[in-house]
Amino acid sequence: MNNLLLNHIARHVTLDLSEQELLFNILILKKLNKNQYLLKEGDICKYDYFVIQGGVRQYEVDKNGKELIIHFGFEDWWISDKASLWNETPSIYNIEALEDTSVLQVKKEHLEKLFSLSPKLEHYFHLVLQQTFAIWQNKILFLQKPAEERYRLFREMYGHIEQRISQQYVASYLGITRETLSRLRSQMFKKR
Amino acid sequence: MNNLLLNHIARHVTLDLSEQELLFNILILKKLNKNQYLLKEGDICKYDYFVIQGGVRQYEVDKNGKELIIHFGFEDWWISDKASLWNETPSIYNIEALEDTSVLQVKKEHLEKLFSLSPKLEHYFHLVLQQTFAIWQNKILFLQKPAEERYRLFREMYGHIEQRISQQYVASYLGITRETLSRLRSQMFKKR
DNA sequence: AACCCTTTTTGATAAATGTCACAGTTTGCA
DNA sequence: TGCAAACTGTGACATTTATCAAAAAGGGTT
Repeated sequence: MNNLLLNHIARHVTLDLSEQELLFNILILKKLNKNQYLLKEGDICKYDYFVIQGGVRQYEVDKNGKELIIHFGFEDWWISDKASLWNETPSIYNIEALEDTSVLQVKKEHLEKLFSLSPKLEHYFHLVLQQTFAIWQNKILFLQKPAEERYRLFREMYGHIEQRISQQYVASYLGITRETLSRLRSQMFKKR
Repeated sequence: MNNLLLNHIARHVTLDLSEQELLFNILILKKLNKNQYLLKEGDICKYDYFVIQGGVRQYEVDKNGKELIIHFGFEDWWISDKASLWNETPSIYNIEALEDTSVLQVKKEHLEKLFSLSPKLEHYFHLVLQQTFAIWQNKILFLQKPAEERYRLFREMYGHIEQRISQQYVASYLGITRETLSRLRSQMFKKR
């Protein structure tokens, strides 16, 4: 069950047994039902989460009450509100399970202690953040492109999980309305 | 001249003298004239840069030849294409000086060696990346808002340097045309 | 001051996307 | 199996923003 995380780590650094132990001592398995929350707007994010099964969406509710999804987290992803986690400020995000989901959770303070005990593990988290950063950087470019291209790019990146996400959530992630996505799709699939 | 960097570091970690020396041995001061490039599209980004004077813009050229600015870097900022730097892939970005600019440059390999020698310095870079990440995360939300609100938010964040950036670049950063920004401004300043 | 070059503003029009209302479709569950 | 609730599709229309063209305003240099 934790093999997913061990493999993920092994792709970046080689831990010795004592380090593995250090890490696994602070991990807690958490199970969520569909529509349960990992984080609610206004709370301070206290944990980093690694998704081992299922999926979540991370979204903001804007002042008109509209939900803007900024990120999905599926198997093999670390997810949290980094800004809230590291600065201990109230989060503007909600993180909600899209399906029944299992995550490994690790508390911020434990993570900090971990980093001071094992530079290699800090290195791992640093590498993961670099990767995550690159993905988010892409999303910025992506949002400046026309709707159809965004949807194409989305399918390139997330095609393998598209059917696990309802269309309205895909639309929200793309930054368009569900109507626009619906029209886009019927056009695209008519063409060929 | 390097005090800016020392202060920046001191806000995050406390280095001992040997670590300071390690770091300063691998820093190179680089001066750029206005319109010179730190990075060109297609090249692999080999350095991380810390701006000590002046400012740069980081932009993509899309397939229609339009420039999309995704980030500015002014004094006290680390800038580079992280994706290209860490994955050694060709960059899609250009980084160009907006004015005469001085940066401290550090080579990727030196940085990696540095991290293995000094966990504290890796910790510093990790913290900086966390901060940078939070800012970019904000930009994603920001791009989903209407043009006027984007401009307001921009002024909140970058008000102190707005007059150092030409309006067309501000518009490009906001993801709108210069005409739209111009109209936006005349409206906003008429109102009050 | 006169010139050139770049940037900004303005107007007319077009294109993309949003909004609202409602119909059709799917899904889960009693 | 059938019903209610949630999701998706479609049409008419509104709004936002882009595009193109040209005029006005700035800035730097001689």
